[in-house]
Amino acid sequence: MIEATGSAEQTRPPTIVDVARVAGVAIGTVSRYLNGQTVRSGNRDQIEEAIGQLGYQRNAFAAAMKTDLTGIVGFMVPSLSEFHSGILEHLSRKMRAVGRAVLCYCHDDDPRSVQEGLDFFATHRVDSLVMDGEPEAADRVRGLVQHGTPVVLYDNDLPGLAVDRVFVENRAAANRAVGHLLDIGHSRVAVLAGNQKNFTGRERLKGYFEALAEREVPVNRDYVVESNWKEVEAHAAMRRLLALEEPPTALFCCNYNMTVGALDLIKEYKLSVPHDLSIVSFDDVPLFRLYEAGITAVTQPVEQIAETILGMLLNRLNNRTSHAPSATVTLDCDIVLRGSTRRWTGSAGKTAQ
Amino acid sequence: MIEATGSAEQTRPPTIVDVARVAGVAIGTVSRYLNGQTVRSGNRDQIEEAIGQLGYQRNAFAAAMKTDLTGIVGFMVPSLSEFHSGILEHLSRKMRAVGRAVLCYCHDDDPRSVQEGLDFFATHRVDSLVMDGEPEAADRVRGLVQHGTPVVLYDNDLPGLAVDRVFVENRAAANRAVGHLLDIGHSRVAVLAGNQKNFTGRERLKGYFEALAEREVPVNRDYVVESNWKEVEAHAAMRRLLALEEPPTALFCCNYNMTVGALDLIKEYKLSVPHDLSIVSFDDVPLFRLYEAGITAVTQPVEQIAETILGMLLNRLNNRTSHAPSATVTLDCDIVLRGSTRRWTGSAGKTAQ
DNA sequence: TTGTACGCGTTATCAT
DNA sequence: ATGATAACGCGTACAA
Repeated sequence: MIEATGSAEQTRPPTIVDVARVAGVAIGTVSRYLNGQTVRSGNRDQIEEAIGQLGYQRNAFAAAMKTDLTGIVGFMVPSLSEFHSGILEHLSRKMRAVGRAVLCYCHDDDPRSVQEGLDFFATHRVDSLVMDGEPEAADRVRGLVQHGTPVVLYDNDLPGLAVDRVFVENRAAANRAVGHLLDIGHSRVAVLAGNQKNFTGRERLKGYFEALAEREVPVNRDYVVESNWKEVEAHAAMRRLLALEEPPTALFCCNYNMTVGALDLIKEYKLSVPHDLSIVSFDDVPLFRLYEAGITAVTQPVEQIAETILGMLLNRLNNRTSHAPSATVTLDCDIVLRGSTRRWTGSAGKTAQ
Repeated sequence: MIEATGSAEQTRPPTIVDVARVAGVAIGTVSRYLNGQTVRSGNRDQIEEAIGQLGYQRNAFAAAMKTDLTGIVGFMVPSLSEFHSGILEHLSRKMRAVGRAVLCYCHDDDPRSVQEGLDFFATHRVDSLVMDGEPEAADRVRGLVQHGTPVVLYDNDLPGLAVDRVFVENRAAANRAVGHLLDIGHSRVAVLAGNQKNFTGRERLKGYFEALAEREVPVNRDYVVESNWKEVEAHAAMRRLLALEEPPTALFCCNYNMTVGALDLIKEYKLSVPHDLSIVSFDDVPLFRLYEAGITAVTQPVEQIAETILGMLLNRLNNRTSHAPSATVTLDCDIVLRGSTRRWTGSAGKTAQ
């Protein structure tokens, strides 16, 4: 597996000084040319000739030392889940169009990694930051904000910071999802809730309680289980739910992973959706359309979230002086009705063994 | 939605000079302290005190100007598909552990974006590059290599470059997948092939032909359709396949998206998997385990790919002088047998209407 | 071990 | 519009 490299000795990249020398003009003139200012046409040609000949590429760091503008957007999330990777893809795409790129950091819910990530962003002078709100991040984010770095929080909140925010109507969407189950006759509706330390985890669960309260359906605490967003924990939780004396007839899963965990156990128990159990998922994926009769799901407006984030960032970046108050945008979610929910008539099918 | 900012005027971050002044020592001493060299213990305390008091954070760019080491890894892929986002997540995680971060660029198969992305990497002096091989990238990547930037290609090849590579045994895995279908009695096996401009697209299709040839099954050109990796094109292609006079009894889909497209039409036509059609997917996702009787799938060793990439990069980064010849690692894929494939006995069920 | 001074590649500020 | 030159923040010789 050997290849002849044949390459010339690796050479230090040419600098603006080299360009100026070859073009026979002053450094400042080259700099002005590079930054799109007017240059005498004769000089322009000389400079372009020199750049092409040398293969010159500007050193963005050296420029950043003066301008404090790196064109790099920090992006920090716990993991690249379906949802976050969708956001990242859209964000990356849109940033590309405005000459920026996204520096991606996954902290895996490890507090030390959160700190290290933000330190990395700070030392590398990202000129803006997009992140999923994380309590441990508060201090360091505050530091960035004070140095004038625009920050946008999305998905989870991180209260007490003067930054922009983009959320979805978690509570309203959850309310509608659970409300749908109640409205088609279910009274025994369980919820696989996300981690309650998270804003979204709490909001979605609030939506569940709201829907019950609005219809005066009593809360059964056995039906409320926190599964920490994870597939395996949801799987275990489902087993406990189905072992109840009165197992639920409907289920609301607060994210994609937990839906998968639930479906896994449902398959293991050979239960039928929606005959034995109706199910609604928060978060949608293409395969939910195809899974048996389809999984009813709440869809988050991923692209719109990314677009909103971009708008907020560019707004701050282009008006660095205007200390406009921070804004919060909250977007609606759709709920797509598919075959995983059916009217409950009381004529139960089989339940857990 | 107004918040009192109450923050002090945004201030330029403190520099090493400030630290030196407050600590009452020379700049050089602070620099040496920062880089872990020995400093008189008294001075060390003063410096640490000053750093804490000022909230000093090193400017990595200024340092990079001297060292040419930014700690940023360029990462370029066409899109953040299931596969690529998995790679990115693992890579990001592993890079975190060695104090680096990943700058993510999606080019959307747009040649100009490929160029711009590589230019961005070059101007920002990423000190290594990981990318899905892309023909349009050849020249610019060559430029990076000549300046001594370690590059690792994965997924698709980009021939003629002296760089490291990590691939999977696309051909062998496809061969086994199709071979399995043939071995359980199918002779009418169709393939939804990826774009043939791509290395993986060609290799996986070669595996298909190989499996046929090894068993002396004649090729039916009608059964070979290129669907450009996309769900919608796969959906349309499936419609044509099922309209054939002799529709296939088994199907090999060369990636996840095309499998979804195929399943979509299968659902639309109310066909049964595997009764009417056996199906194997290249690429696996959790829901494939749960879809009806399960989808038989080829799984790529995502974490192992990321680990190999990391190893290659660190190896180059830590031995910048040793001009070791470039290496290619090719990893095996597993094939997970699930319920979407069944022995073909000739007793056909219904086919397309 | 410490302090000084220079250089890294670029932008910005002057005169011109 | 251009050219010369002073920063920018840090690393690193070199002299002390």
